[in-house]
Amino acid sequence: MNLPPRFDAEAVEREAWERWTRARAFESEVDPEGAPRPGGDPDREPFTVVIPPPNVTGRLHMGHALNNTIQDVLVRYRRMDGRDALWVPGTDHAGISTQTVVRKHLDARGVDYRALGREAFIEQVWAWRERYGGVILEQLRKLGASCDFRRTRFTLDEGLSRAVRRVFCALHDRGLIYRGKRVVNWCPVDRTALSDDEVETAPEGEPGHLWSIAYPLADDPNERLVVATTRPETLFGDVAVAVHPDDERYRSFVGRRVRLPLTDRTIPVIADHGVEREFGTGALKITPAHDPHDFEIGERHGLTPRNVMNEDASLNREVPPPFRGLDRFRARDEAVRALEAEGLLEAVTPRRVPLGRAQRSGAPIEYRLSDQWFVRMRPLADRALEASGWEKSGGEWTKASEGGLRFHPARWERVYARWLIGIRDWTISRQIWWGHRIPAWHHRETGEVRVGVDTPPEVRRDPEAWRQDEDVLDTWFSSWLWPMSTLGWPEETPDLARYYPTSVLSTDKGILFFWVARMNFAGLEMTGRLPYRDVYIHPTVLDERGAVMSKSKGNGVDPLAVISGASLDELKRPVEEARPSNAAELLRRIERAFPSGFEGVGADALRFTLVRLCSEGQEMRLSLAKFHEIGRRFLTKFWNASRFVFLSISSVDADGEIAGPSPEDRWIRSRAASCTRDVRSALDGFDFAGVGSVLYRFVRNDFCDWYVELAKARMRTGPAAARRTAATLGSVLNRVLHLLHPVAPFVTEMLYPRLRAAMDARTLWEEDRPGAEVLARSRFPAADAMSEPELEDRFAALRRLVTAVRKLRADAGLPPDRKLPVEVRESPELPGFAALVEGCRAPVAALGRFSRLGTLAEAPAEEASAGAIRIVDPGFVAWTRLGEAADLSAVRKRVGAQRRRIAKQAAACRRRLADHRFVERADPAVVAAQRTRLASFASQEDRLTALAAQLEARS
RNA sequence: GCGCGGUUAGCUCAGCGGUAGAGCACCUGCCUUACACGCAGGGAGUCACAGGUUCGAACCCUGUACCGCGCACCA
Repeated sequence: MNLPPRFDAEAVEREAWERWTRARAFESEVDPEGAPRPGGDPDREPFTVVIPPPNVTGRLHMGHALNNTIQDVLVRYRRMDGRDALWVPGTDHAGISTQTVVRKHLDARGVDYRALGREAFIEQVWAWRERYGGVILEQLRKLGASCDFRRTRFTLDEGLSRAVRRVFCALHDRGLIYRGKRVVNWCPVDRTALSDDEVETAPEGEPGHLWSIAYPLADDPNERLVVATTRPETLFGDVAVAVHPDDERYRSFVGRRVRLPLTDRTIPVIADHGVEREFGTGALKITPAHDPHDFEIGERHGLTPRNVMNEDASLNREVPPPFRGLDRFRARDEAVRALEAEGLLEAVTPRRVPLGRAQRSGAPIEYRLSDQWFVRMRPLADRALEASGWEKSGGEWTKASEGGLRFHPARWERVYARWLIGIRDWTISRQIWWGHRIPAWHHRETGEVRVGVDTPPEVRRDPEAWRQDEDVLDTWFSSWLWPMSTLGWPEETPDLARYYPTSVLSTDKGILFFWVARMNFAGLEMTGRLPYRDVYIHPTVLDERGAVMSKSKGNGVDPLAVISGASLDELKRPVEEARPSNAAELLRRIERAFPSGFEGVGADALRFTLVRLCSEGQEMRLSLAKFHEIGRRFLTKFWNASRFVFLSISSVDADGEIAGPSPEDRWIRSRAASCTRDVRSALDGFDFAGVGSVLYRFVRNDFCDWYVELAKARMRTGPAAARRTAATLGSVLNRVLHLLHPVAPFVTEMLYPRLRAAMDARTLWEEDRPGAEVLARSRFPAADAMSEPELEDRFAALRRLVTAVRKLRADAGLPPDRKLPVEVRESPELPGFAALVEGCRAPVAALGRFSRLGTLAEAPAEEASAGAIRIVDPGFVAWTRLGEAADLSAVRKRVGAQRRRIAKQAAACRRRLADHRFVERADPAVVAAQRTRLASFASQEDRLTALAAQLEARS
């Protein structure tokens, strides 16, 4: 039953999945139909997580890897901790981006999707989904995601589509969805409206100009009103010029008309408070169809908007012939040229202008007046704020009570609340084809509108008279139902009854508003409950230089390459495809760092690395190298330690006597108990980096460096002691397998049955033999009371003793294998230390290479005589003899440094204790602690002084 | 403009009122029968800056600088 010397991640992963699949390990206790699974326990409290559904055409990137690792850690932990864990997987139809992908694919084949027509195009998209739609879910499996794959959902599934229609109608009936002609953000590339959240504006603006254009007065061409604009091409849509009512400069113009340049129209000059006197010339051209602010002013003055653009932002037939059909930027140039020719261009000022761009296409947004559907957000947001314990008084929202939603880290709540407080209506209609078609029908004659989950009766009676709305809904209009709809809502399914509301939502801060806030709205509005209790916001993954990873920069680290490895060419591919400006440099770096490619580290190492780096900051810097440094190193170490445990177990007698626990057995068990407690509290507190570091320290610094090393010697001290040692090794490894499993599920699952069998074969189990067939469903260790802090303190001192002797040997220039005699006497501060030393004398002597290890009640008589060197420590004094060959100069130097350090600390203590203000005001416990420290420093000082003198004397 | 993070060892970060820490990198010595993807040891920091609160500040408060993120935005 010995393990191969090398850890083969791929084989381990394959085996673990076989075991999980056979055991149906990730199926919830209760089936979707409501019946308990075989051997299932419906009394377990549910723990539900819904996956943030990735884009159906997407592939796994590092952000997914991180987020899904975190969810898996949580789900596996709770599943092992006695909860009925259900993790629901699925994908999102991602309207615009999926449509774009397929459209480009058709373009490449020379097919115009519009010519294809709506139905044929949608068929193409479905076909695409059939081919590529499962990729990301398969990739999640590679990660180890313990989803209940039976419940995999897609936002366009029939049930989920029905949920969308149901919500649309419900909100419409409640007056929370309305249709209206509004100025919306328009993407001329995708030819659709977008919500405010889908528009990005560079904080510093983008390079542009401010043009000052003269509008001659209609009644007196010699008088001119000069307006300022950054978008001259929109002047064709002008319906007025507005000035501030109190602006003395323009008072005489109000009520008159100006001639609109380049056209034969005249437009009125109006007065409106919405004009900023200081900006530009103080006269504002009003283009209601192409600017939201102008639209408001136009409404106030009863002006009729003029739409002058086509869907692709070229100028339409409303403009004079020379400009018709021109793209907006061409039109801008042409308009400026024409204005200049007419002598109407007063000034051009280069200027950074705020420019919105469509998040997906990157194209500059155009404002466009159009009929759209909106969700009235204010009532929904108010309700969500109240559900979080916020209260409104005097127009101000303040946090008043706990509320039903907890953010981790907590600071995100305020960001969330701020957005809710300033919320605006949500544009939900999209002029694309791929998505949920709006369940509204318009009467061809009367313009009446009917909505319905199913086709309304009137429409069925007279289908010719009605047409269904052409638009589809924003993708988020289905995603916001995800926690409900995946569980069957609006049907009263057993799943919905049992698993909703869900427990935790883990996601990226980037979709806090898009998704999290809206899910809360939908949950509260439709079920009266928040869809989850905890929201965890994970850090954003950055590259090693702190830039956000993105396809277009080619700086992403591919999780699958991390798991399975990649050749040099494969590593270079993303950069070559993205062709960023620093491509050459990036390629050089890759070549330098991984000349022969990257060796895969396996999913466990990937996960461990991500967990280890997942701290409360909002960023996580990553590079390929980190996965070697952190994950692979640790997992290799763990693998080898496991090998040692298996070797040890198989080397002992199958039965026979077993010795009682030695001090180091009790110590490592105590440490294991402390580690268990710490891992649990870190997991409970969403402190993933903490989970990683607690496990790392225990496995490496306690188990490998000390217990295993001591065990080596102890294995040779007779069959009964060997059996005891093997039993402890196996038992502690078993504990580690459990604690580590949520983070590194594959290797732990693979080792689990082997350890059980090995221990069984040698009859070494005690009360902790695990019964479950798979580790994934075994019991997570309890934070039991086995920890012995005083023993841990004494053991820490023992470690310092061994280290001190090693240092001394190195300082003195003695060979590492030179054995030294050591005598030790405990200090009053650390009672029981001598007993501990005696209790594990042989293995400690072997570990530290001591020729003997004695304990003394008093200082040795010969201490004053030549040859003995003291080791000074707060917990003990020890002596050794270095022999003739020793070079004492380095020893002297170190003793000098130690003296200075102790003296400094002692002085600080004395200063503090001499200050009556400290003694009077500080916590008495702190004062007492200072006194104790001072006593310890003082005695160490004395001993070090004596030692220094003694070393001097010997030179 | 408003808000939120960050600034601690060469690098990546932890620590968040009472002895400045880890990993990597670096230096020295070791192929010691789990592991050289290793072991043992070592050096390395005015905790961004300036004030304040406190007996005591890396930690709390105020301000400044720089980096990052978000929201809003005057045509």
